[in-house]
Amino acid sequence: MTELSRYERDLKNAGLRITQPRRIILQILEQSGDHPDATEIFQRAAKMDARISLATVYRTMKVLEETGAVERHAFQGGPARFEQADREHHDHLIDIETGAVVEFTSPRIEELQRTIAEELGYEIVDHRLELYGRKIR
Amino acid sequence: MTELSRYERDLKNAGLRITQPRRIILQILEQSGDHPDATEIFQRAAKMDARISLATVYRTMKVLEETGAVERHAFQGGPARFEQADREHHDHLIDIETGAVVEFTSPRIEELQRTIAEELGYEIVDHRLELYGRKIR
DNA sequence: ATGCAAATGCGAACCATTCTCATTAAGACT
DNA sequence: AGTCTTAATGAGAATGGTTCGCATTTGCAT
Repeated sequence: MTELSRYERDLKNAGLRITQPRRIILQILEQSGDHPDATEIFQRAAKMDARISLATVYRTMKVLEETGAVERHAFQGGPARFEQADREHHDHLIDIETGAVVEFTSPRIEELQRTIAEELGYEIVDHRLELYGRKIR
Repeated sequence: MTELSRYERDLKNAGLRITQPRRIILQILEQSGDHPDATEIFQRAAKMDARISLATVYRTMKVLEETGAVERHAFQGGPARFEQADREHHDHLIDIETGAVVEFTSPRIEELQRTIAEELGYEIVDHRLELYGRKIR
């Protein structure tokens, strides 16, 4: 009777169980417009079900990363931050003063990356492009 | 009588002492063609002077980063890795199978980054471009 | 309804890094 | 060369993020 979200379907297809913690964490990710870290997800989850543990948040993030539902970003210094992965690819500009994350895309840069890797004899499996900047006022 | 290396001069100019541990670590960095992490530097240093501690390696790396002598890279997952900073700017392609680091530069990409940041109202303070790839055989 | 493997919660363990603090040693000034 | 001041060091404890181990719970196929 419950209609499954896209993510729940992915879990099912991967032969994984749709558990209460996963359901809640998934729901949080869907609602989050930001890039929360594990602790933040844990806190938000606790509001919906106090018995979820931080370890489960970490485990779930790993699982969701594997099913392709979320992307993990390890920005300078701090803890890993997560976001849904269903949207199209983009890179990040991190405001070094506020920590705010601005997303952007550049097909030209993507293109150049591929060319460069190829020249070096590599195929790109993943990449990270992060700009750390200060707002010009 | 002892001629100072470029780095030793930088330390002196910053009002810092040229200590035995620093001298040794600096020497190791000069000889290293790779991108060692703190533990690796510590091990190499131990061969020259067994009483150097890991804490000192970390402290020294921080100091050298501040004087601009080294660059710190936090590649996916693992510990921070270091390299001398006197050479011209370059980005990294990390071989996901071996961990090997290939360096490259792309003025076109640098250029595009600046343009993008500007369009978003930011000036770039720092940036990271890392390609993770697999060798094409 | 039942059984079993997968997932969870909890705390312990882990790893990279930083900190504390008593001790050592640069190097400035005799 | 000797002394003094204070930065730097060594050793280990502490910290922060993340993972693990294991007993218990819970999805879900039967």
